[in-house]
Amino acid sequence: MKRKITLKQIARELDVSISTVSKALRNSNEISEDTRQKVQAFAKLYNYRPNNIALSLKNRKTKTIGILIPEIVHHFFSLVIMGIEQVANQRGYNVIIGLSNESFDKEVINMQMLANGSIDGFILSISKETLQQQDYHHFNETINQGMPIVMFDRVVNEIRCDKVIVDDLKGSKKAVEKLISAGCKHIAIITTKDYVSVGRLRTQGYLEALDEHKINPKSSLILKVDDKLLSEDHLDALEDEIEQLFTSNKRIDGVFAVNELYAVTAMKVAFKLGIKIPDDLQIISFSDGVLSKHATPSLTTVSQHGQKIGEKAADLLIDRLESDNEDENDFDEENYETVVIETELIERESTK
Amino acid sequence: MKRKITLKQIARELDVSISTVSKALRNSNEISEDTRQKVQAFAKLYNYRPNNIALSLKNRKTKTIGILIPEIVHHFFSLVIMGIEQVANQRGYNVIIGLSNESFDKEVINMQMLANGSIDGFILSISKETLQQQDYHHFNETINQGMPIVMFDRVVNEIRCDKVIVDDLKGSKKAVEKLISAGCKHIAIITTKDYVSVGRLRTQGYLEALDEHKINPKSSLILKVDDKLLSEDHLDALEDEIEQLFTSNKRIDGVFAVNELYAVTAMKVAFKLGIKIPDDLQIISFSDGVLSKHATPSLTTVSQHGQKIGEKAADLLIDRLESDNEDENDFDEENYETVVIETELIERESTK
DNA sequence: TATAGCAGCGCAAACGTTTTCGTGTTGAAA
DNA sequence: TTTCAACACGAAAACGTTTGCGCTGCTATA
Repeated sequence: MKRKITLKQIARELDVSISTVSKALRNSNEISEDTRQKVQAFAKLYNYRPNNIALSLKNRKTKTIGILIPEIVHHFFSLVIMGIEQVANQRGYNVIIGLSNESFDKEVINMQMLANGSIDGFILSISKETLQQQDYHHFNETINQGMPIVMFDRVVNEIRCDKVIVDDLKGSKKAVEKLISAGCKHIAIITTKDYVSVGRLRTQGYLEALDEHKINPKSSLILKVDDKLLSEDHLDALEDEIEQLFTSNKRIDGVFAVNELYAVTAMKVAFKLGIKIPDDLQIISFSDGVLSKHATPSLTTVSQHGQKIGEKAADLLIDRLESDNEDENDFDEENYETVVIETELIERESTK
Repeated sequence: MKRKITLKQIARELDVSISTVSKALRNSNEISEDTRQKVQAFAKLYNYRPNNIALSLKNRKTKTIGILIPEIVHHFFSLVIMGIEQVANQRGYNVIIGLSNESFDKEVINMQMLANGSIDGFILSISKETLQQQDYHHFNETINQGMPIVMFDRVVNEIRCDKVIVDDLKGSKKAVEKLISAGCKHIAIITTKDYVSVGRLRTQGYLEALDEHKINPKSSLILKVDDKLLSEDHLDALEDEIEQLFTSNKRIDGVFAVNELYAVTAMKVAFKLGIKIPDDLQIISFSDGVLSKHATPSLTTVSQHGQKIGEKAADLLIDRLESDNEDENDFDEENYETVVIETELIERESTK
């Protein structure tokens, strides 16, 4: 139960000053070869490691990145974390995680907890509640205190920070175009209500793709599911809505779902109704996750490259952190970047 | 771009000493009502918050928990994190995350990085490589430095720390018994090679269940898949092995898979072979994840209650952290706990 | 021999807190 | 008028580092 050893203790044991020990360990040439070796040997013996907290206090930087996301039990977000962690670790940073659970209050509390010295900067994705309330004061306050933020996926333009996003519109377009080129004539979309920004953008991509191929959108083919049905407890209601969509539009031969859950549920309903995939009906989903890959038949999806998003976000943040150090003078430029990570269509068995 | 305000700045502005400001903010009655209000008003105006790092240094505790897990893109582990985070937050702690990627070296490095003052204690699950090498010195060193550890799921008994585990054996038994009572006579198991401890335990549960029902285990019904096939890239090989199992043992009417991936792959193969689930073949999987719930048909599973595991682990760790403070004298007792979280059989469509 | 130069080391400040222990002022009691 | 407590506040140490600068001896040069 011996505490970690400190410079002070080494100094006392070796009967030198604290500064001598510190310099000896850092190989300063102010210190004689003799003392240096003695100190280093002793330090190694007792497995000395500098205390991170003390270093953080002295350097006014923690070498720690705060991640703030709506939920963690989610394939996409965990991929992003993995990407962040990888880059961060490699560049000498740790990551500390806060979950908002899609709640505005928890998001604010979490930011305040972390912004008081615990971290050097944030990487975050905005909670749904915050998006609905459109109250972004906590982001602005944090930025005004000199703490950089990088937002990903769910972003708002008015915040002055770097952003990493997915081209929802283009990705959706790609998906729908794939359905069209695979011969689908009556393509339905299963999407969310419009206040969810990614849902809106993906719907827009669907519409644009149809438009560019001179296909008239039919409102009966657009199913806007209430967001609440995403919570796993309302699967039955979701199934019912989709079943109704299918039975009242018998000619549907293609479905674009804005997320995996909608897609596999649609497959389930199709299976129940005896609709063959991909022969009678082709399906593409946004978000490439574990469900798509292992569904039967496996799902063609639009991959968002979550890990790449995380890596890019971490690089952006750390770049800014480390450049801020060198010269504080580029703050008038305020050249914030918005990086778009290209989506990729991954073709599997649910399309022809 | 104004820095965060400090006690010193408030003191200077208000022309009082730093200690006065500190006391005023903490409502010390050493300070006159007058000054107190003045200071508090000023602090509120400038949105003063004490610097966490300085507090950590002073108090020699960070109010931060380190989580060290093999991977994060994994339903079970993210559930555990969620549980930890919830309890931690509620009890005033933050969580910092390290990923070992199943690598011994990364595990060691990560521990060293975090153990140097950044955190008060660890919650971890051991990487596969570490389990294979059976080299646990880094855990022991950390514990010897006075930093408590709580292990979950993948644990080793010889380490002196609290543990939270799942009763793999009993859970597996429950699953196989369910198959037996549902009328299965020829039950196969798809499991891992024995060096993976949970695989071994689950296999053992399978054997015990058979034994207790006077069923002779047949080695041809025990498929021990090489662990490498779990990586998503070797799905084909996995499918082949399972297909061979099915075709060379036509009488199989029940399958117990030790993880979701094996289970859904088995379902996929069954579907291909025209085997009806659950009529011709019933399947139960260990680990209740997102795949099981949304597969068609949905899978009956043994749930490990990952979130509960996380919650319990966090409570154990924080309890120890906060009791260590009060009296340092219970270290001779060394009463480490091993909590078993009961599994639960979740019945869905893959069984009768 | 006097002095400059240099090697080798220690002092002290700083990062931002909290807290113990003074210290000076006031008012009232003796 | 003296004494003493209560009150209000400040000084300083401590947590563990790093680092600029000053100080001490010694050696080498003039």
